[in-house]
Amino acid sequence: MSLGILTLSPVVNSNFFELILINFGLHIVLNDQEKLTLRLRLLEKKLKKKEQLLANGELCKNIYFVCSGCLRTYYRDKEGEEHNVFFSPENWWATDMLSFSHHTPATYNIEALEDTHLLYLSFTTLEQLYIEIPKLERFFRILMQNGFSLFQSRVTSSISQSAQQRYKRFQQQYPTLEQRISQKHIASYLGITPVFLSMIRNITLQQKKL
Amino acid sequence: MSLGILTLSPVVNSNFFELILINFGLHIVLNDQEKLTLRLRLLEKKLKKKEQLLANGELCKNIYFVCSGCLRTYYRDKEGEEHNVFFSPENWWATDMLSFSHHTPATYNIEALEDTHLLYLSFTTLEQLYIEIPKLERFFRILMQNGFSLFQSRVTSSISQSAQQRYKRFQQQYPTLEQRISQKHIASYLGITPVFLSMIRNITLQQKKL
DNA sequence: CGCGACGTTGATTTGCCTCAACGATTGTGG
DNA sequence: CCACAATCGTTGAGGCAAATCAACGTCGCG
Repeated sequence: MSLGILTLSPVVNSNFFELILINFGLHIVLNDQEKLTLRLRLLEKKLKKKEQLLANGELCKNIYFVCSGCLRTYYRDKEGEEHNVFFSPENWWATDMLSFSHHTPATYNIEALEDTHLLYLSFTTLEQLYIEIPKLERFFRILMQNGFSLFQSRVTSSISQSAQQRYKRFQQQYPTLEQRISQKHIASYLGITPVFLSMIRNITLQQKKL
Repeated sequence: MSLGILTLSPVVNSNFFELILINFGLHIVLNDQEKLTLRLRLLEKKLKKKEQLLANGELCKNIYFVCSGCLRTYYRDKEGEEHNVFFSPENWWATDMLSFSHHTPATYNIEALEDTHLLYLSFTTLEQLYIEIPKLERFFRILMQNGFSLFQSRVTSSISQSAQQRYKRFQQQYPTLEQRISQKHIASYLGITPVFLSMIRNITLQQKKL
């Protein structure tokens, strides 16, 4: 917008930039110079509900930080059925990690469940940033470590627990998400049908009445 | 053992050290000084078949690199059933990531499926090494990224595929592991009973005869 | 208002489990 | 080196968890 060379346009929305700084601040400390560098590299994107961010088969060139709203990352099988792999509400990151890091066609699709504001970095920008701000390696190492632990515990849950136990776990782990996301999508996330989730909910309700 | 300040004992077995250098070399380039630093910090451990490396409830203080042999990481549920979460053959890493990184009691157990040789680093040593050799942040970031992708695809598989499809996938992905590991443990990894795996194998055999 | 997507409920089917019995293999102590 | 026990993989009968199919009421949205 502004053409002055001393202004920092195009530059991301201040509130959203604050949000992502807080997120970085969870694992590393950035000085003002580094913050500025980041601010100049971050890109912004808005999605409306049901709008698609990534389609399988494409290259996933970016890694996205969700400032507001919510994304779902899902897999579409040969029969055309969709399976939600995870949800990314505010302050979470989303990408097709394999496509992003290995430059292979994406296996996943990403779509907005609500109107969503994103900040994002392209692969090449991020590689550049790793050089300019080595601390970012640390940040993403820890981010990946935590994601690793999260998916590992999902696997553990899926090989050792019943659907009812998995649902209970989901409720406890993401109480707010349960309110925002339709049962259909939660069922898909849990690996069961909406019909069966409805049954489970009915049963647990009756158990709590006693 | 040796008391000479110029000798490098205790120091790890050369062949094993070469192996782990190759592994680091997959993602980063180390100079001789850095290699030496690493060599002095790495510790060595041998396990006999069925020997336990980690019990749930303990703190997992180390991250292990498998030079030879094979480990299994498993979860024991309230009923006492064991569920294999993953296998670590040569050139793979193993730890209870959550316990290791957050200093919380381990949820997993780790045990040797074969006589196994390990190299390992403690948490504090690794944190020290991140400072001395910042490239290691990059290495472990990529390692975690790949682990993340691997577990994400396991979750995808478990919510979208039948046991038979998951078994086929396992065979294709780890053809050598299938030979080394008992069906009992593979079944546990797939989240099914040994009885049912046996059935699946029988069916697929008959299908291939046609 | 009227349509389509969603959640619920019931009847039936299917994938996978449990239990039990049996050979085959492994491992261990005499 | 053999004998025995223990573990493993296979097979069959029966049971349970979750899927499928279908019908119906409700809600959000054009």
